[in-house]
Amino acid sequence: MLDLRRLRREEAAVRAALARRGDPSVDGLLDRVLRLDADRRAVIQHVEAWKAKRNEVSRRVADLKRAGAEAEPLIEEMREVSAHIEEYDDRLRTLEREIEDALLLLPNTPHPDVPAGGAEANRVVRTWGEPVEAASWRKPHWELGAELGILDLERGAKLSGSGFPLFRGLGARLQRALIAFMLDWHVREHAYEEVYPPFLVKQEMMRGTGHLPKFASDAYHVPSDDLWLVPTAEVPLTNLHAGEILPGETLPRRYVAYTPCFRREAGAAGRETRGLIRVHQFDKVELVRLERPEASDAALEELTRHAEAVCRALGLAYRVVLLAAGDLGFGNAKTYDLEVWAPGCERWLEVSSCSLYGDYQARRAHLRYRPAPGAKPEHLHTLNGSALALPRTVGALLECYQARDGSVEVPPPLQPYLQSERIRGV
RNA sequence: GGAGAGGUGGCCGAGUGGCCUAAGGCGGCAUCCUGCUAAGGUGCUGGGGGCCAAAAGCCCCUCGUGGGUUCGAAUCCCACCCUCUCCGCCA
Repeated sequence: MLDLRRLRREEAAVRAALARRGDPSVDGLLDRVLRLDADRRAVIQHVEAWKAKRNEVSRRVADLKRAGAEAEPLIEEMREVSAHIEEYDDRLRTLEREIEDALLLLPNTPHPDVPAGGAEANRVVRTWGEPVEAASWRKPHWELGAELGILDLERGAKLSGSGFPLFRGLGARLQRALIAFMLDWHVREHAYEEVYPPFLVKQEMMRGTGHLPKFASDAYHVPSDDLWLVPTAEVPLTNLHAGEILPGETLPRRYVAYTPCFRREAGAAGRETRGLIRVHQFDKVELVRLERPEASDAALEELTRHAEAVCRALGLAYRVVLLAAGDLGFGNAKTYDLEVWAPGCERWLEVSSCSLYGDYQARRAHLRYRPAPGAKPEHLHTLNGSALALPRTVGALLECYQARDGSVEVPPPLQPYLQSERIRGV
């Protein structure tokens, strides 16, 4: 959520920053917010003047009653005062709700580092590893997985519809192995605290991270209890300290969690979504950091390196892409995508998205810290990144490590978890 | 799911319509006393918002949340949330 006060004082700068996203609806929303805010402040002046009067007269009534004196004329006067308060309070409530509603629909301002333009302006900032050469004998992971008997998309679809993959045998075990490996890695190598959060969360939490209200149709909702299935562990992790004021000396906070992720992906079915590339349910290990504002730029670089480290450990060639303003997610100030090369389907697959939110989520979720003992609380900065999302990682692993005989070699770090060095057909 | 008890400031805890502008205590900060320490004295104490360029200052809101009654609500009424105890159900 944008800072209303900053918007008021630096309107031109905010407008210019948001314009880089190329979303034409933004200016109208800004106009509306500013107009409502002016109204709101005028109404506050009125209602508070009346409330001050009510407080003062109430005190006099109390004094008179205590002294056993007649207070009826004052009480009569107060009826009118109360009527004014009620009227202005109603208007204030309405205005505040309208401002909040509009503010929640405004995206974050892009970081100055972010290139102008749309997806075509995304910039590859570095690469690692030699992409495995495509060859005619290499199969895409959906064929390979089916032949090895470890991926059964048909039966997944029978149970739940398309986009609900089902893994069997070593395929199932591979999910568990990757989750355990990644969690252990980040805890041991990068000092993140492991968290196992709830998988259903309140609407308020979805709003805090920016998934609601605008993207309600992307998420699964359980109406009987008004809970939402997490689309990413970012939601519970970022909201872990919602409403709290953290002592500055306890920052940064680094959290890592595995959760399944549930996404409706409405309207996404099609060519680009075969196999494990875009599914409704998948597993992911997610990193979340709460940082002091002055440390957050560096934290994004570090967080991205932490996600990259997993690709390296698994021996997957990847590239790091800095997203342009027009391709940025709604709440993101700056994002690096990690894409691994999949030689079977001959594509770069996005396995991680590492983002800096600045104070955008912190304002929505009321995440604050105290810079020094006794100092005023301030909003902190939030970051998150996948490290990694499993399905595309699995796709790339299968495609990269497949042999001509149709078996798949297991990368060394996963062997102890998988209790196997090779996956063979049955 | 049923019955009961409860939710007050950083913490404990008093408070059944107006001297609550929330007692008292603990903790914390400042300061004084003090050879040092301990003990003690005095003062201060959270969050949000408005006026203001800002500060100072003044004002408003905040006793689980949201409504309501009333001239006036921590206090009365309604709904909801959470915690605890017992019962039921259950992996």
